Amino acid sequence: MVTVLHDISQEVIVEGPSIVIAENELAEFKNQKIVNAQGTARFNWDDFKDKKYLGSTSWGKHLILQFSHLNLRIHFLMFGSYRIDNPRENRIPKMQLSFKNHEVYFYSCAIKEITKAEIKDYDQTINVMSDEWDRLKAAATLASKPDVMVCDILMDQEIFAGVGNIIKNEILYKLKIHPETKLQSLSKPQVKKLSIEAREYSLQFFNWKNMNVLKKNWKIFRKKKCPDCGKAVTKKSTGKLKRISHYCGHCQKK
DNA sequence: TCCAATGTTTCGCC
DNA sequence: GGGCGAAACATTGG
Repeated sequence: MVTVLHDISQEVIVEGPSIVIAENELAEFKNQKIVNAQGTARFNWDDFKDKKYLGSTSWGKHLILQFSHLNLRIHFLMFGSYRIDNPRENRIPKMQLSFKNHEVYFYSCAIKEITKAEIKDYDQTINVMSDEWDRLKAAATLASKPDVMVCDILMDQEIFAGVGNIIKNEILYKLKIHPETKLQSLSKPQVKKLSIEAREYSLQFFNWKNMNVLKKNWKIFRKKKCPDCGKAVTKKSTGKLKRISHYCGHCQKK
């Protein structure tokens, strides 16, 4: 009997927690043989035939697939998605992996071959989804960047790998910090909270997504009104990165 | 119909 | 070389 797996890709997929979910879903196929591989990404798909899928790891927004003959790094960028046994209509996948009883499809993502050394070089202490996450190291890095705005620092993948724009906005709202606040203006407890929430909120995001209740738990991202004071939410391009911040100008102070 | 946006890389210019 | 902006990629909802 063919098992129909929970198709998690219906919702937001690109931030770190979703990558871990993808990693978990793909664990199902660990050590299985690739019956066939194809796609629009430029690889020699014939080489995949009869090779083994050895398993996955992840780092931030990177999903790493290991095969017996090579390793692939998948980045879903803004609009990437994947499906298991349920292909999107009228879409040609960047990569399709056929196992004995299942098909896995990857859409609109960047796929790159990486070496074993590169996999080993991923620094998991800066990955908010990793058990090796080092919040003290993050806090120390924050202390060394007084002129950087919090909206930019949270998106920095060299400090908070896996945090994306949704998580950024939700954390800043939760901590009642204005996105354009410079780090030097934050109190020590605020810096500490920021480094704690980067992981804690990401884990919460992971759990909500796993339970299919993610979007309804967003409090500020794409919201019209502040849940606390009822005032209109501000939507503004912020920081050097010029990414949109959603925030309450009344509740979140610089 | 148009446009912004969950992200990153690459290229050209100063 | 650094910093910056634009472009490219590609999908979807408002």
